[in-house]
Amino acid sequence: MPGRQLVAKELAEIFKVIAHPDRIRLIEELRTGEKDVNTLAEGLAVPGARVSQHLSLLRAHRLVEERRDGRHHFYHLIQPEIAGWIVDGLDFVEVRMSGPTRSSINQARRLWTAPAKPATS
Amino acid sequence: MPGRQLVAKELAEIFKVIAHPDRIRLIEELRTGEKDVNTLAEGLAVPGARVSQHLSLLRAHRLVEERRDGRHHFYHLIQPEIAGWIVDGLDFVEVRMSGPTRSSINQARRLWTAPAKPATS
DNA sequence: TAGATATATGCAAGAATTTGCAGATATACA
DNA sequence: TGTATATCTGCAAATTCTTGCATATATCTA
Repeated sequence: MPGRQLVAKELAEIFKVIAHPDRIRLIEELRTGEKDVNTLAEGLAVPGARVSQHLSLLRAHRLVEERRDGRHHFYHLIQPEIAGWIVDGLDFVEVRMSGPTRSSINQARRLWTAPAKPATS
Repeated sequence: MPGRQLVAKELAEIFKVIAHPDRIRLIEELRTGEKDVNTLAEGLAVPGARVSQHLSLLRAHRLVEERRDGRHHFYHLIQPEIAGWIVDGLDFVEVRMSGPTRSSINQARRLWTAPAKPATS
């Protein structure tokens, strides 16, 4: 297979792994550091089993890594910069959205870009 | 639906649209300017009908726009910066690849990043 | 050891994608 | 008008994803 086709395939793979609302929110949750499965599940209001499955997919593709401490499994981004890169994709979402949604987008952009952990809006 | 969830959903949507090897190559082909369907199909060695379908998806999501001239349909990126953003994603592919593939990646990165149209490798 | 807590995994049903192929359109040209 | 070219659309089969639910595993605590 020609090189470019191969590379396009790998890239598509990564895009597919990220292309799920839960997984995107997971990655953004992990933006500022490690969290355990339960905390993530509560934060996203998604059943723990599902979070676990998403994490295992992300792990299989080496986007996150696990650290176990007792019965808690803490996950963290291997390359934290990925969170910012994903948020950058909003530039290509915004153009086709209505006003109200747009403001949500900018809010999310700020939240997912802030350095630490300001007010939760 | 809470704002962040909505935004994550929109982002996931865009990722899904991009997450296909053919579509990624199409976008990179259009990086330097408009091309017609037939040219694209030849360049990618993919049946024209399929290219047409991919383009119609990209069009539906407002990533490309069409210009007709006689029986030719020329497509171009609405936001050409998207091509570079996609290539940036290679940073998160590279880490998990073997040496040989890695060199293909860097080759593709250079090709898909070059300003004009140098030697085709 | 028994019971509770935290995660992971397997499976089946349903939904969405991908792909090839067969038409349908529209334009150009003889 | 008839034919070739360029592109699009519709359909069905194969494949892949998503999701809920049940169950397995590991750890902690009484």
